[in-house]
This record gives sequence, C-alpha cells and structure tokens, in this order.
Amino acid sequence: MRKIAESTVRRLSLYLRFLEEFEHQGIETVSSEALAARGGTTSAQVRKDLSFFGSFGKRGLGYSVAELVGKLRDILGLGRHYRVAMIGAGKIGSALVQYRGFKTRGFEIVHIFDTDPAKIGREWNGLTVRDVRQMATEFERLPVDIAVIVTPAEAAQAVADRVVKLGITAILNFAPAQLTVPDDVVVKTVNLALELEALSYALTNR
Amino acid sequence: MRKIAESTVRRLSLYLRFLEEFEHQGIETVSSEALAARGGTTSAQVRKDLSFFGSFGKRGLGYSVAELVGKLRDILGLGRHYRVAMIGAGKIGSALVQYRGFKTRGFEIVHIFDTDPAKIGREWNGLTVRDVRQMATEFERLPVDIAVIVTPAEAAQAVADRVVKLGITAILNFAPAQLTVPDDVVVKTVNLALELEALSYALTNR
DNA sequence: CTAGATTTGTGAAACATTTCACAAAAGCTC
DNA sequence: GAGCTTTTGTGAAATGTTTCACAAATCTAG
Repeated sequence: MRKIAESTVRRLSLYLRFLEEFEHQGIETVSSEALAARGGTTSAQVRKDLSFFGSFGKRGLGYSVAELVGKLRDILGLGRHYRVAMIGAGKIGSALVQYRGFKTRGFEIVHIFDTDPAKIGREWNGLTVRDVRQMATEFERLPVDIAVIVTPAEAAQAVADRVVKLGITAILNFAPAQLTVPDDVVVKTVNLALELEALSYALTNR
Repeated sequence: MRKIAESTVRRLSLYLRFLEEFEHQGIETVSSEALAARGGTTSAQVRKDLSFFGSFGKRGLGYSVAELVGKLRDILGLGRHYRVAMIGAGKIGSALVQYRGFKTRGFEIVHIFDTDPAKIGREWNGLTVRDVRQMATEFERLPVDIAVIVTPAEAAQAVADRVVKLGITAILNFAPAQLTVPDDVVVKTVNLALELEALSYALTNR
C-alpha cells in the first residue's frame, strides 16, 4: 500500500470520533464540509484524506455516517482485538489500566510486569503483577501484540530491547526517552516533557 | 519572529534532552552528526533547525554542549517559572501531580479543581482540591499561566471555555476531545486514543 | 423530465519541510 | 604556517503536504 502520512492517519481517527458522535445523535449523512467544521480542518482536506483509501461518498449528498464509520474502522484496523502487556506498575501505569478507552477500542491488557518486589504479586484490576524476569514465559503462555512501556526513562531502552527480542513489533512508550528499535517495530511515544516545552515555546515566542 | 514549524520545536526539545545527557557525562563539545545519531535524525536537519535561531557552532569543532544547552533553554522559554492549574482530580490528574518532570522544568502546580464533593477538600501533594466554582476567586488570589485539563471528554470544552474567559492562554489537554478556542490561545492535546489507533493502523497496514 | 443546486473526487498549484552539496571557517599535524 | 581534515551554515533541489478549483455525479423542486 502507498505510504500514508502520519498526519492523515491521525485525522482519520478524529473523523471517526466525530462520526461516532453524529451516529449517536441520529444523523445519517454528513458532508465533508460538516465533518471538517467539527474538526477544525477544511472540506478539501477531508476528501483528500479519504480519497487515499477509496471513494466512500455520494456526489450531491455526502457520506453515509454508518458506512463511513465502518470503513474508517477497517482502515484503522479496529475490527480486531489486541492483547497488550504493560511494563511498569507505577503511577501512570495505574492510571492507564483503568482507562476505559483501551477496552472500548478493542485493546485488552493481559499482563502487568514490574521489578519492584513490593509490587510483584499484587492484584491490579483483576491481574497479578508479575516479575519482569517472567516475561518470556508469560508471553509464551499468552502472547501479546503491543507492549506499553511505563517505566522510568533509564529503564525504557532495556525494556524495549527485551520485548523486541521476544517478538513484539508494536510499542506505546510513555517513558520520556527516545527508543531505538529495528525498522520493523512501530513505536509511538507520548512524551509529556515535549508537550510542556512546546507550550513554553509558544508562550515565549509571540 | 519567523514562524517555526512544530516539528522543529519538538526536535529542539529532544536535542536539549540529549545535550543534558552529554553534559552529565562530561562531554564538552558535540557535532551535529553526533547529536543527530543520538536522536535518529540527520546532521543537516540538526544544523537547519538550529540555524533558524542563530549560529551556535564552531566550524571544524562542533557545538559547546554547555552553551547550546543554555541557548536551547532560552529559545524554548525554559528560563522562567510557570504556574499551572489542574482541572480534574481523577486518576490521570493523580499521576500527573506526582510527575517530577513538571517541577524540574519549572512548571509548578498551584491549584487543583474538581466538581466531585467527595474529592473537594482533600489534600493532594500539599494542595487542597477546590470546587471548580471557586476557580475565578482562586485565580485572582494566585494567577496561573497554564491550565491542564484532565476531565472526562464531555466536560472538557466547558472547562476550556471557562479558563479562557478567566484569561488563560495556554492549555494542556488530556481529555480525548477536540477543543475549540480563540486564535490567541495555545492548546496541546495528548490523546491516548489517537496513539492507540495510529499503532493499530501501523500494525494493520504492512 | 428539466433546470438548478449540492457535493464529491482529483489533478494541478501552492506551500512547507527535509535533504543535498559545497564554500567558508576553524582545528590539527608536522 | 602550509596543507590536510573536520565541521558548520546555508542556498538550492528534492520531496512531502495542503489548498485550490472544477468536471462529473447525484439530488431536489416544479
């Protein structure tokens, strides 16, 4: 498949969110103009984004909300179920396991690991926190698709190396560290420090 | 000042992080090549990014680590102190107030608000959780520079409208909602659902 | 069924970002 | 200090993304 820009994929996610709102409100069709207005973009952008994947609209009428929701779910790969391992049972990890957005989008946390003996063995949302050293055996018992790294920055690269060696090809990283991984592994990093500094820059330069 | 791309600002933040590492290791000078290698980019990109703000290097030698750290801090506006109000005392909020990266970068949380009577009045990291209805008076007593929105998606827009009316011009939004604000207000959104779906897309299309 | 109004889908143009490539500056060696 | 090496800073080229603008398709009203 032709390479699609990251920015396009993110907008598709947003469109999906808005379409679900519209669906909830009982709206049956929507124009690129209306969808753009909801998301702060332009109608041409919406049509271009969708055109990379096919033509889903009807000229003169717009898009069927239900149909487009389905198409976007397919494009984004949300039809299936993903098993997730969380590595790090600290504060952020604690917040994440309780985040409902995971489950509603088909992402299920099936393992939690930590190195701290005080945490290992504890129950967390129905899951027992395991020793990271048991990762290999646990992954064999119940394989996962995605690793979420929620460790301190210092430990993040070592954890990444480890899960990659165990065959994981998708990582969501919350540690404020730049991970180096092989080309075939996808990493998305959420770095709070970067956001704060981007805000600081914007506040300073105007 | 000439408009600088968001992507450039984010890379500057990364460079700063790496330079601090180098400084910690006692390294005194660094080439654009070495900096690029650490961050997975190219030396030309590093030089171009820096060139928007001046010339900080010495030909044949590279950059003084200490000097470049100082310059980047200035550019990013990290010399000053920012006061932050957190709106929403839920799970994510709880994780955030304990995040050390805030304080070490000069961001100090000085207010926490919520609507839940069960939470109002509680002590959180030395701060008392206040009723959101007291926001106006609290801001008057102790003004803030940045609002961090950590409410459910449904409440986020109303909270944004409110803080904007109270004069806030910078928002860090963790609610999975697209906020609409006036042009002079800066918003950075951290949307976990978007990251998950970008991962899902990457896993699906290859 | 016709005429007018909408709205899509998409090449082409405009704009933005990244990469290239090289002169100029500075360091290093003998 | 001459000659060789390294590395910056930056126009120009290449590449990538967004916006424009319009033909084609479909709908709506009478």
